[in-house]
Amino acid sequence: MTQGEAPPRPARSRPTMREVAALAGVAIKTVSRVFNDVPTVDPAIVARVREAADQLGYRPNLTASSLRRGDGRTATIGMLVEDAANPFSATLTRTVENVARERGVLVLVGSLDEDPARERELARALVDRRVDGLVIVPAGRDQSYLIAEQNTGTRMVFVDREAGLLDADAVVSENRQGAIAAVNHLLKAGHRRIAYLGDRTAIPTAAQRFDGYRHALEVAHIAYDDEIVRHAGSGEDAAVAATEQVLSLPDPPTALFTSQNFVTIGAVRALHAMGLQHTVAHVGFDDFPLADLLSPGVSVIAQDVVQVGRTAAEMLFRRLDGDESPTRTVTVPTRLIERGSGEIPAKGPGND
Amino acid sequence: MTQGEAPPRPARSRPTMREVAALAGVAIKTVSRVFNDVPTVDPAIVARVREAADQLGYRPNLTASSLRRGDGRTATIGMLVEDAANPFSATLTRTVENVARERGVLVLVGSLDEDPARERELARALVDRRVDGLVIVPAGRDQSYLIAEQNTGTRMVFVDREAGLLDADAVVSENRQGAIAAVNHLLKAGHRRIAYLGDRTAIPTAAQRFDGYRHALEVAHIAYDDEIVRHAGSGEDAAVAATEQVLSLPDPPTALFTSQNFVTIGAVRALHAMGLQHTVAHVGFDDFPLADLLSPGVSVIAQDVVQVGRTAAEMLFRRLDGDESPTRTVTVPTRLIERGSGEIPAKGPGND
DNA sequence: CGACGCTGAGACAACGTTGACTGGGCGAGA
DNA sequence: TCTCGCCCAGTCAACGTTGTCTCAGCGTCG
Repeated sequence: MTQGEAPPRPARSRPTMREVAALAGVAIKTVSRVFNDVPTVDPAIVARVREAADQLGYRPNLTASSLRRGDGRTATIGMLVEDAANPFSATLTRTVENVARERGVLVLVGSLDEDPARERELARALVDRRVDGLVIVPAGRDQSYLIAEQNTGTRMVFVDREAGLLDADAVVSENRQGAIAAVNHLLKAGHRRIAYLGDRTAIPTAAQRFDGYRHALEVAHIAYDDEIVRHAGSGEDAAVAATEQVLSLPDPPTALFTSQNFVTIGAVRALHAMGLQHTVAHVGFDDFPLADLLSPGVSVIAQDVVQVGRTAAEMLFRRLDGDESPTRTVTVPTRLIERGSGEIPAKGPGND
Repeated sequence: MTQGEAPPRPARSRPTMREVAALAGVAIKTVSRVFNDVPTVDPAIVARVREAADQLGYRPNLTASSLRRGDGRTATIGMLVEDAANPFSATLTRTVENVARERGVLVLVGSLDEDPARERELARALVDRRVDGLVIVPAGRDQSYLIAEQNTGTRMVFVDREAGLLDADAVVSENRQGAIAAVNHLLKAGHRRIAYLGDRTAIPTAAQRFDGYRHALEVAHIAYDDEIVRHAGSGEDAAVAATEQVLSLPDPPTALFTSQNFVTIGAVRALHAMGLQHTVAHVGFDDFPLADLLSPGVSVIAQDVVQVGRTAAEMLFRRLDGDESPTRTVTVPTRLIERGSGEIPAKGPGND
């Protein structure tokens, strides 16, 4: 901890166009024109104004500008994700930021922690700041509270999950199909007893993935057994416990399908702790960093997060550019990545 | 891809206080008072105003409010990080968001990608939106361009690296000491030939960690050998290549110190690819998820990112609350986490 | 019973900017 | 040479809100 020097905080108030105008000897409006690159201003005056502005350290006030301006645009969008710190949300945020950046638009970020009340609260906070649009990974199942905002011109795109009770654009991953692909992959390796470990079914994506799991079993004529099905919630610890329980059953599964990032990691942890990582097959939904470096590598159904984020951002900006076509839900495909854990056969050579 | 229904976009403009006032039969100022919880308003009138507001779907316009208001606060702060998608930045963002949230403040996020030009550009974009304060992980070494903003009342705290040519608060990790601890740990396991793999020394934290490495060797009376020192840049691929080169030398190191997240992961990848992960000792700077699940687990010098972020946010808000004390740099301690890779002894039993 | 103070709501201007309009000066055409 | 029109800078008001001031009404106290 080092000490700094004097505290010279004049707290001088920020210069305005008025002061720049006075120093340059022109009208305020002329300064405005210069900063808006209006071409009909005499180059000599432009130079004089810019010099005055630099000298004063003038920076235009975008909030005042957007207030007066016809379109009322703030060049800011809002982004509500589950948790800014988790890799999925972080990648999504960065992707949206990239698209926004090309248009000089900044991104306000908020984390919802799967709390619908917080979703409403933060959405309102964003609306109160008059963001031009919203990108939302919804926590709740009812977004009707946004109808009024939609009607007054706030554009919005939902990501990962569709909006409930609201007609809005959405970009989602192929959850059901992805889950089916995961289970089929395990079936192909000879497994007949495949456990499902997932998030609470209150979360739409979890419900869809669970649905895919059941469907794939049904098609394969395998009876559903809720002994080996756990909806543990998204905590890693809960997933560890659920995995250990399921694997300790008298008739344990020979394969696991985990339907969410943290659940997958929890399951991997449990498998390693029990020394079963090379015995029990495992496919997870959602890729994660270093999955390939573990031993065995963890096979996953990977979502194309970048594609999801980019699509959502592009849809939003198309709306902001005046697109009035009917709302759409775009589904982004998932992809199976084989890394070893999902290819462990049902019975080891020489085993029962 | 499903089709939505009709496109009912009246694009009706948003209701204002004026309309609420008209509907409630009161003056605009009274509506203002109601929404600012001024206690001297008749409860009956409050009810009438709130009802009118709800009926119209009125939401206060914070940009107009902050324009007129005395303090000019926007209840928004700006956060500039290296890359919103990387775990360090993401955790930092989330932590700052948490502190801001308690005060009803929202966070604008921007990624700099280690580009000083982009830093200036984004900092200006934030200032133009009149954020109340800035939290910056600087990309460049010269922040003097912010002096004007500082003088006009924009508060700022630097994170991970101190500001250059600017007197400002900062929160940094114990980079040099951490590096020394890492090297000492390897020395204790008997290693005398310890490679350094790090980011470009243009990045201050990398320079400090490198400095710690050299210092620790010097104290141990080990000659510095730049054959086993690589400043690879932060790309994972570059780190893989550098690691492979160093380990392919005629006289290869018996231990690695990697001074940054991605470099560490690249080195792990290379060690695994060469089958040396149980032979060559390795300590990385900066923790990463799943480091404990690898085999061997990767020993690291962990930064307390949450502590760093929280401290920075709290310093910023203290400034915003009027703290005028001299600027400070707070150093947050790092911590060695032993997981196996750093404890591999210099010579395997029966070797050499 | 009158004056005074207090309570609570409204009128007005202003925050920093830009849209709409105005007006002066100059060149071109008659 | 005079007029018309154009070009460019300036004046004014307004965006949605709040700080300051005013004022009506009522209760209280002498």
